[in-house]
Amino acid sequence: MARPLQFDRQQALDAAMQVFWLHGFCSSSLQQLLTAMEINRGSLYAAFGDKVGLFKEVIDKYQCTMQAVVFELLNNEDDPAQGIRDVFEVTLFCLPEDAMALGCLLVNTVNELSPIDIELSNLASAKLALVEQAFINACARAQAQNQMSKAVSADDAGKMLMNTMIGLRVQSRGGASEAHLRQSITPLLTMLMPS
Amino acid sequence: MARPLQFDRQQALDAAMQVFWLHGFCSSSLQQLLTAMEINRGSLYAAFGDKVGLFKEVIDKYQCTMQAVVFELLNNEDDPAQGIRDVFEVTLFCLPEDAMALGCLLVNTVNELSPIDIELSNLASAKLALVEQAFINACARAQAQNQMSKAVSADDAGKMLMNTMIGLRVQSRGGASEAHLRQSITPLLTMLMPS
DNA sequence: CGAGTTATTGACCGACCGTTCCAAAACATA
DNA sequence: TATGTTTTGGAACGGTCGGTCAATAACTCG
Repeated sequence: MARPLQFDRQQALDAAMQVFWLHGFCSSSLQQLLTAMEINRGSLYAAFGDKVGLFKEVIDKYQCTMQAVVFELLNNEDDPAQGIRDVFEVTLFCLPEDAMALGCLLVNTVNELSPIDIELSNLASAKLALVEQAFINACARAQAQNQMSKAVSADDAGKMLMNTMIGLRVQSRGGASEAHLRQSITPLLTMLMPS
Repeated sequence: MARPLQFDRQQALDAAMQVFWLHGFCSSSLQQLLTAMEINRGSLYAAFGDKVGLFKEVIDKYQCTMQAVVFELLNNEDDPAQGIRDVFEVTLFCLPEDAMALGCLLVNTVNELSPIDIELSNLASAKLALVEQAFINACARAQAQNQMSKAVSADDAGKMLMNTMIGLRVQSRGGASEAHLRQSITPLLTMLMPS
């Protein structure tokens, strides 16, 4: 009944994600976003409301694509310990890819916006909390299967792994090499889950 | 021989540090900086060159004040293991203070500028590398005194602690509670250095 | 084909960005 | 007190920011 959208919404969101991922929210200008998305101002405001609206949708999309992989690995029922190792291994393995060297969009967002925009920051924090819970659940299963030392509670172990993962992503954004990052995490994994 | 400076340089740098710490480099506007420093544009450009020059001096000042505490604790010769524990303990203890809830200025800087300003990012990275080395040295001493398991090399242990500390600071900026953070790190410390 | 609806386009808005510049002010020295 | 030097204060610069708006284009349906 009217003129149809002339661009692919998901494709545009992907392009916007790259810009936000690289520069952060504040430092991503409308002009950069429009160029990357290959649309123009009016279309963006008609489709996403404003810059914040676009960002929120990007965050959601990030969860559905990037985070989904993590959840799948951490939900490994047969070998939960291996699931945990895999999450770190995949992160290291994918480092040479451009996207991975940009760190985690959610971590970056929390770090950038926590003191200035509570709403956006909380949006990202909430999604990160889900990952932490997935770590904790995986630890509980690993302990139940005697794959993980019970000297530490599953709750503590999961939080520790989450903290380690955050450090890993921040350091990777900072340009750390794969070898360097591997040193930062393997000892912890072997201590916790002697293979 | 001429008109003397009408403001205290160190005091002005402290004020600028608070602004950069809170908002990051890009999102700190000249106006915010000038207001906080209680000087005006001309004075800032005469004294510091430009925004980047001011930031560099702030980073140096940060190292001389904030990081100095960390180095001192990590250089504990008599009880290196306690020195390591103290660094984490102090970080947690100081969390209620406003400044500590802003994370680490160097970590924030690397995370913000790594993909867009190599020079400033490297400036911060270099200073963080010194902390990592201090961790490694402390681990070597702790192992020599049989305070730390030798199952992991001092190099690996130090890098792991550094990674954990980075995660800790990022999560603290994100608003995590002291209790939450404590859970994220104590198991690692006790596994590494059974007290 | 004509009417109705929505998307696209690009000019335009006021506000703010970092930076420059210069006259006025405040000091040390003669 | 007069001179030289440096800081201070604030107006002004071009550029970019996020956001708005009205005219035009492209489609569906009657």
